[in-house]
Amino acid sequence: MSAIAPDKTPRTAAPEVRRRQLIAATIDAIAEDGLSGTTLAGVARRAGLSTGLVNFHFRSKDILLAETLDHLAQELRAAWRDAIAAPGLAPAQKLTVIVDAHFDPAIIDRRKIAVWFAFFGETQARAAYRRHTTDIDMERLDASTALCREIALAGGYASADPEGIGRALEALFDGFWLNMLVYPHRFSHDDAKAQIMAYLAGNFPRDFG
Amino acid sequence: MSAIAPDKTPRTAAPEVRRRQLIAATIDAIAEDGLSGTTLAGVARRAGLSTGLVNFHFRSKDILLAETLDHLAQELRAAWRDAIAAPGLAPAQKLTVIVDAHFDPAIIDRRKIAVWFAFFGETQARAAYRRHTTDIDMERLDASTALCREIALAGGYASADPEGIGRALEALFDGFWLNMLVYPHRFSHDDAKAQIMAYLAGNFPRDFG
Amino acid sequence: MSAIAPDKTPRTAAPEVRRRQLIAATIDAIAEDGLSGTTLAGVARRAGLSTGLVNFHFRSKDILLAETLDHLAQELRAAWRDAIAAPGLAPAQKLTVIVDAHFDPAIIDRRKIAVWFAFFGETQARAAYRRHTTDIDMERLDASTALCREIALAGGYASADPEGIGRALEALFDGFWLNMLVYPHRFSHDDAKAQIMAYLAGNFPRDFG
Amino acid sequence: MSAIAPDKTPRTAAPEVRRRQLIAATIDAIAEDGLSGTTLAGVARRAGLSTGLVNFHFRSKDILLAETLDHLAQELRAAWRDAIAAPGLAPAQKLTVIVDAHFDPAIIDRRKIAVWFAFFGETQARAAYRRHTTDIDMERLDASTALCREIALAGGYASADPEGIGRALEALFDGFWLNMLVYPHRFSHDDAKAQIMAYLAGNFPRDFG
DNA sequence: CATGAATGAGTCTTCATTCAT
DNA sequence: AATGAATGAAGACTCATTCAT
Repeated sequence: MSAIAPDKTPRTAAPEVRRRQLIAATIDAIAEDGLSGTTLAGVARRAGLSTGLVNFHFRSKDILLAETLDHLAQELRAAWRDAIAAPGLAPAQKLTVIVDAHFDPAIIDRRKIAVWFAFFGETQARAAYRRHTTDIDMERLDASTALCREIALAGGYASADPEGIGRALEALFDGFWLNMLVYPHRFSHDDAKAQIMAYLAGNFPRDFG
Repeated sequence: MSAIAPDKTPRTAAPEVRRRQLIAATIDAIAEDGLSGTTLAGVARRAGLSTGLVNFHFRSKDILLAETLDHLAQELRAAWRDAIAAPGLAPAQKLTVIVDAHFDPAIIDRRKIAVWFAFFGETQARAAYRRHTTDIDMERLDASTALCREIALAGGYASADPEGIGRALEALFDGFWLNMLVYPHRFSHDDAKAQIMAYLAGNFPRDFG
Repeated sequence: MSAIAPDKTPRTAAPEVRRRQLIAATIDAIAEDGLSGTTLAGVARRAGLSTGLVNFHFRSKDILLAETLDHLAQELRAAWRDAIAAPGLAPAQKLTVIVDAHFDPAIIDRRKIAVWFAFFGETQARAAYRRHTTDIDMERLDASTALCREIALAGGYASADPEGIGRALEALFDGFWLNMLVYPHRFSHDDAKAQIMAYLAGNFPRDFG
Repeated sequence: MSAIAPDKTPRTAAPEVRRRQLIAATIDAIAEDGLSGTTLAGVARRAGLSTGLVNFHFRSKDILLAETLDHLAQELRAAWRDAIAAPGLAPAQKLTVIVDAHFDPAIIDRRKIAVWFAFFGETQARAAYRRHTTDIDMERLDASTALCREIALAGGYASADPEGIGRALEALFDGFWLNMLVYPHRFSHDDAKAQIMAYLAGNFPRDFG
């Protein structure tokens, strides 16, 4: 549990501060107790606040959860989009920084992966959760696929299948995340990155040494 | 001897029949309502039985859920183990039938994938769930890795990394499952299989034509 | 408070029995605590049952309240309709038994009047309550008016205003109820009846001696 | 909803101004949301003020409600007492202006009637509410009765029952109010007045032409 | 074996009231 | 005087579990 220091904070704070604090506490709660084990009381306790305050800042538990998911989605999206926006990157380098972003311990740790899969697990039942991730997932799939297409064209990989490679990358991202979550002793950030880069090297040997 | 005419569905049934019936209903319930939305009343309704009966055949909800997960795990395990047990299969062929088993619509459909991920989502919080999958996952990881090692040795792929390939296969299995679940229009059983086979062909070109 | 004996009742009872029991307890609760002071816990306590059972037999508090109001409305409606259905009654006699029914202590006591006015007080805010009374009130208004018209015609009261008299009767019913509720020492069942009969005698002297 | 303009009012105001403003907002709130649906937040919103301010000017919600009821009671009392205080009125004329006051749209509208009945509905449960109305109701009942007595004596109506007529008048006031509230399309201010005057004419034909 | 009414603990939510600013 | 964030108690509702029939 990563504590959210309630110490020096004044009794009352700006709503935006409280909202961030409560979302952070929600991530902790889901990671530790699971989605079905997460209660507003647990969130409030972790944030060092009263239960009533959660409903004051988020109108309902559902909204709190949706905004928590949204927060994670936006954070991840910003990470890889910022990375590929750096000037002077070749397509293969852009693909590389996308991979890096998804396995950078500073951006994504087991706690957050746990939250992602908590939501994935309920995704079918609660359409509301899908809204927050579909666009972002599709954006990344399309971006990866486009980069593969560029690389294939520029590098003369006549038989390459950029669409298939794009989909396989998505699967590798999610699949390594899951295995890092469930079997952390066998699956590490670095190994995941290495295997994905090896996969890309297999497809585009002249671009991924 | 009682001469009471039996309905076609007898009011009482063998315990084992009821257990299977209730596990099937539980899978439906989880797939439709999510794990947190699954209630014993919902399971009973889907099974066409009374609520009290669930607790009669399974001592608690937790036990019902654990046995449901166990059922899925055993079913999947049996599928690929039976497949590779066929006589006269070369290592590459064994790896191929493992892949086939994981993307055979008769064995694994979206409903079951939904259940798998429902449990994955709670995996951190409920150690009980892990017990039922860890052994089975590790068994498959070890089997795949061993097969890769065999292929690498026999085929003279000096630079191959069987352990890494084994882990990547796990990730591809889980990752394609998740994407087939969430984005069924973009990810299909057949494409998943094709991409994984392409990945293997990239690593072992002389064994996976 | 009229106790609902929980004594000899078996642990489990037919739903219809429990529903009646809970509606009776609800009437007591509203009469004693007011509508806003009525809680499911209070109803359950008065019925000698657990709180969960209320939601088991009535899906929500709103439904319980609506069915309670409906019960009172149907009871009152049945009382006066049964009374005027007796064979061989002249119109003036029918009007008389309608008045009697509304001030018969066996049918309407202060406890029930309290419940009526509890609902009237919320009538504007909760349209749901109106549905349960409008038809019944209008039916009575129309019946009274029709009887006045008959009497006026048959008795040759040329200047009588049956519609106005009908509305005044409605007002007298409700107004005496309210005053019997709030000022029981000044307003009694019998006096209310007497004043209403005097009002009718003033309008139709030859029919109401 | 009758808006309480928060526009040009300065940020701070005399306590008495705020109190009147909050009572007006309370009347709106009760009329629209019912007594149980009335919250301090709703009152504050309607007054265009902050929630904390309500508790600042009225020490508790109960006090606010009691003072709101008191305000209505005093207003109505003042209306009819001022009316009969006009010089040179005969008893029958005084009774007439009392009736007029109770059905003058400028004094009593559906919004206020809704509030009256909201309180009546809770009257049994909350003795506090009774205090504010009992004296006023009894004062009016006694005044009406005394006037009837005067008329009966002066007019030689030997068989008249002033006490009964007084009680019937109370019932007609309250009963017509209720029906005007619930069935505004069938019951109007003017008709109510007309029927009550007809009732008085029936009892005192020589005084109420 | 089977039923379904009954229980009661747990949770979300609302809201009067407080209080630092 | 005024604000609005914060608190915490209270209540509706859900649901796993029990149990008499």
